[in-house]
Amino acid sequence: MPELPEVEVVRRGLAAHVTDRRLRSVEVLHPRAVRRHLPGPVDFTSRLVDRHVDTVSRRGKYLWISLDDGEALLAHLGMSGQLLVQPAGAPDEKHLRIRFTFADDGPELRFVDQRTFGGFSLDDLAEVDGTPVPAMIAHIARDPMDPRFSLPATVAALRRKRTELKRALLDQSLVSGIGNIYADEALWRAKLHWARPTDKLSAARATEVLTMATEVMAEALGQGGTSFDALYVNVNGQSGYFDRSLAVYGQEGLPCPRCGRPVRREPFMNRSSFSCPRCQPRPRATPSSP
DNA sequence: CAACCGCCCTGGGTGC
DNA sequence: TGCACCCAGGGCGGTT
Repeated sequence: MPELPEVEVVRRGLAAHVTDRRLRSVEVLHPRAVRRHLPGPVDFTSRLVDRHVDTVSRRGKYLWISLDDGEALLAHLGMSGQLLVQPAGAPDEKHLRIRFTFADDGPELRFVDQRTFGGFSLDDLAEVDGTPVPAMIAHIARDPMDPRFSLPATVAALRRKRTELKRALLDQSLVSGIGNIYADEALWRAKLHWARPTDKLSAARATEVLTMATEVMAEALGQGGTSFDALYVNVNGQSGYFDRSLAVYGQEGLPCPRCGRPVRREPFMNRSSFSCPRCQPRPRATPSSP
């Protein structure tokens, strides 16, 4: 599941392979891949012909290609989305959803997505808090790797919320880029249970867990990202190595690397949370009780 | 307005 | 062997 480090790996690959090239044609092979582009697939493809790629940017799990005229090609990889740079004429991937070709006849850009949660849209860039971002994602908060990310402001905003800690970490309008994997790893490093109420968390604890999230994502980025189920790959189709470093995520029953107790798995928001029963004891009080 | 729930979607894996 | 079912899950629309 691509989270911030994996999307950043893809962003870097795109920056290296598509910057300063000119699109020739775009082929949408599955309409769901452009469902967020409300004017529809025909509008999407026609407006991209002959457009020049200026820069490739990212905020949280979103990435976008800035085009001429203040527009951007916005992408979200969802659960299983891949962006691959492939030689023109290479066999189509089974789940190829969009093909981008370039005027220089060089390698194509391909969006491959088995589960079709990801997708593209074309959007105007808008100035948000001094930074140009696609208007559709104006509500997405800065991520911890953004030079203008404010840790104290995020700590304060987190403590103003009345919810469970992990829900807050996954709230992309509070801090972006953190998904289920890195939330669980950050909580384990900070020795906090996912159900801890945010409004009762000390500023020091909140700072700690956000710092751990930043740290674990930086480490994952240094190893090329995490490949949990081989669906995530960089633009050359290669997997990262960080999955070998996961302490708790997907490690149910295996010993906690810190204390040796078996990692537990608990239902959380129709999915799973992994944690250490000794290092991360469940909070005694419910989140909203006085 | 903040918080939260359910849904979208596919196919690999599993159990009968 | 085949089939039914489960599971992964980020984001968003709708509801409380």
